[in-house]
Amino acid sequence: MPGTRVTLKDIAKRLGLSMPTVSRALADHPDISAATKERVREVAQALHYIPNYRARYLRAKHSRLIALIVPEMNTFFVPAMIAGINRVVQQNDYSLIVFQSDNSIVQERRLVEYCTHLSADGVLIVLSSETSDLAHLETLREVGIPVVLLDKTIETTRHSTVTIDDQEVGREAANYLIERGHTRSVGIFGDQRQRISSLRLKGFKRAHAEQGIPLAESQVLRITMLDELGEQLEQAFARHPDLTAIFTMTDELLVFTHHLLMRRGTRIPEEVSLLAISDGLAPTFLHPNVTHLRHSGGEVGERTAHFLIGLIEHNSDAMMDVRIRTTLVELGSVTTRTQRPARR
Amino acid sequence: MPGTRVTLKDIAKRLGLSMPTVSRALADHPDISAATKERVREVAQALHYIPNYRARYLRAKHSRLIALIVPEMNTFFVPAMIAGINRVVQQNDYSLIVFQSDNSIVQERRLVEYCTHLSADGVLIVLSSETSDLAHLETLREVGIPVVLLDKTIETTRHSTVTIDDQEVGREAANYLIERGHTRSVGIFGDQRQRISSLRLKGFKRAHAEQGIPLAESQVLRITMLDELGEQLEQAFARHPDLTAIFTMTDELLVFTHHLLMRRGTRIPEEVSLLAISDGLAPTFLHPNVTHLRHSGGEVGERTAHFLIGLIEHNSDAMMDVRIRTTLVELGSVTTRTQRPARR
DNA sequence: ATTAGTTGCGCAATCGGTTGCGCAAACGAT
DNA sequence: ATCGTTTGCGCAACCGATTGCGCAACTAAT
Repeated sequence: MPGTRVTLKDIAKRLGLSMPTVSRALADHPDISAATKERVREVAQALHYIPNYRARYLRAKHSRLIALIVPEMNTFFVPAMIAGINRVVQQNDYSLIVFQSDNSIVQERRLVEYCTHLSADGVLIVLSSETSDLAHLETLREVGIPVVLLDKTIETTRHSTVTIDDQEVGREAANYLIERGHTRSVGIFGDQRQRISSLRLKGFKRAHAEQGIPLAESQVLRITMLDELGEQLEQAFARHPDLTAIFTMTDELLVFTHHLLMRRGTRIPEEVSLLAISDGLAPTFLHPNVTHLRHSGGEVGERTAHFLIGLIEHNSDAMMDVRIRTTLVELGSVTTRTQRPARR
Repeated sequence: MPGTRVTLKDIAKRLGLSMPTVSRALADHPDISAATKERVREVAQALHYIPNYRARYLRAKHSRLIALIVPEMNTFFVPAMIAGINRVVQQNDYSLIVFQSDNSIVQERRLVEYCTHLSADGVLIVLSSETSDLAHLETLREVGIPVVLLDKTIETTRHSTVTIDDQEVGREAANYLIERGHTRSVGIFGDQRQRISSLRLKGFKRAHAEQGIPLAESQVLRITMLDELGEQLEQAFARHPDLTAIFTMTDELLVFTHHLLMRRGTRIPEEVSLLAISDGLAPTFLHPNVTHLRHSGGEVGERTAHFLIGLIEHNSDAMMDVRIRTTLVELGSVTTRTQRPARR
C-alpha cells in the first residue's frame, strides 16, 4: 500500500527478532551472527525496506546536507559552479540543497534561517547584491554550522571566503591591454554596489595609474541593467575615436558587448580588441574566440565544496581566504599595436 | 556552546511548563492562553530556539523536500529550468534538492533510491542518456512518491511527463524553412539514442516528405560529441553547394554552429539562413539574432513544479502528459528565397 | 563440575518534537 | 449550592531508528 513504509519493526516482527537486532544486522554489526544477517537482509529485500533518514539523523548531530544559497542563476558562472559543487558534494556522500535569494536580503535571511531548521551540515553562500552586513550569518555560527562565502562577498574577518583576487585580475586585464599598446580602452563593469565589481574596476584603474596611462571616467562603463549597455557603449565610441580595446568583467557583459560590436559592424580585433574575464565557454563560441582571464566556475565550486567539507569533517572553524588564480587564455581577440603608447 | 541546540525542553524547563505546552504555544494553538504564548515566545527568542525539522517531520508523512535529478548542467536550458522550478518550489514552501546523474544510469538509480531515503515528497527527473527503461522508478511508486519526467524522457504510460511535442517542433522548423524557399537545408541533431533527438529529427524528415522535398541522409547531422560538428558541417557544405539553410535543435548546437559559420566566413542570412530551437537567450546575443522556436526552460520548470506540487498536495497519482507549445520568434536569421522551391 | 570467557540477542533509553486524551480550576447558569 | 461547560495545561504515547548495557546460552579451560 503506497504511503505506508516498511520499517525495521516490520522486519523484526516477520522474523521474530527485535528491532535493534535487525538494525544491527543491516549495519553489519559484529554482534550479529552471519546466519541472522542473511535472513534479515533477505526479508529486508523482499519487503522493500527503505531506511528513514530523518529518524536516523535525529540522533546524529549531522544531516549530510549542504546548502547553497545563490542570488540568481545567471547563464554562465553559477551553473558551472553548482555543477562543480555538486560533483564534490556527491562524491563525499552529501546532498546539495539549492536556494535562490533573488538578490533579496530578506529572502537571504529567511533562507539562512531555514538552513538551521534543516540542520544543514554546512552552508555555501553567494551573497545577494543587497547584502551589506553579515549579521544574519551569526545564527549559523551559534549552532556551529560552518559557512563559506564564495564568488560575491563583502569584507569580513569572521567568515571564510573563496574568491579570486578581483582587484588583481582587474589590474592584470588592464596591464595586458596596455602592454600591447592599447592606451585608450573601455572597461565594462557591473553594478558598483557589488564588491566584485568595484574591486575589478579599482584594479583596472590602478594599472592605468601605475603605467601613467590616462583613464577618463567616460572610459568606465558601470552597467546595472544589461539594456543600458548599448547606449553607453555608443557614447564611449563617440567620445573616444581613438578607442582600440574593450574589457568586460563577466561573461554576460562579454556576450552582450560582442553582440553589440557585431551589430555595429565593428571588426574584432582589427578595429577593436576584446578582452574578458570569463568561465571560458563563451569565448570559444564567439567569433573570433575571445582572449580572456579564465576564472572557472566549476573549479571555484569544487574547491569551495572541498574546503567546506573539510571544515565539517574536522569540526573546524578555521578561517581562510582562498584566492583562486586566473589563467590567461590567449585566443586572438587582442592585437598588438605597433605604435608605442603615448606617455604624458 | 556551539553544536548544542536549544530544544523545547529547555524552554519548558526555564518556564516551568511542559514540553507539549511550549510546542503548542509556539504553534499558536488555541488551547494555550495568550499570556503563556507571549512568555514562551519571549524565552524562545532569548534562547535562540531553532526548531528541528527532522524531529518534526519524523511523525509527519511529508518532508517538504522536492528532488530534481538532471543528467548534467548544460549551459542554457537546464539552469533556466532549475531557476524556474526553484521559484515555484520556494513559493510553495518546499525546498529543492538537486542531483546530477552525469548521464549514468547507475548514478540515476542510486539517486532515485536516495530520494526515498530522504522521504522526498516528490521527484522531478530529466532522464540520463543511458536510461532505456523506468524500472528504477517503481520504488518511488511503491512508497507513493509522485514523479514527473521532464524534457528528456522515454516512452511511458506509467509516469507523467512534461515535454514539448518534439516531433511537431521538428516538423514546424522544417516547414518554416521550406515555406521560405529553402529546399536544401541541413538539420543538426543530437545523440539519436535520446528520444528528444530522434523525435525532432523524425518531424524534420516528415515535413520534407510531406512537402515533397528530398532530404538526403547527408543533410542530417547527428552529433554525439560537439567536436564532431566542425568536420561534419564542412562535409555537408562540400556535398551540398546549393545549401541555403541550417537548423539546430538545441542552444548548444546553435552557438557552436554559429561560431563555425562565422569562422568560415559564411554570412548569415545572406549565404545561409539559420533557424534554431532555443531557450531564447543565445539567439539574442548572437549576431545576427537568430530566428527560433522558443522553448523556455524557465517556463518548463515552473509548469512542471506546479504540476508536481499539485500531485503531492492532492495526494493524486493522476497521470498527465503535458505538452508545452513553442512559440516562433522571428529575428531575421532566415531569408525568404525568391525562386520557387523546385518540386519533383 | 565449576568457573571464565565468548557469542548472539533483547530491554529500554534516547533523539526532539506532535497529539489524543484526561483533568483540575474557574466560570456561568439554574 | 449544584451541575455543566469552558479554559489551560500536563501525561504519555508515538514517529523510526541507534546504542549502552545486561543477560542468557554455549564453549572452553581448569
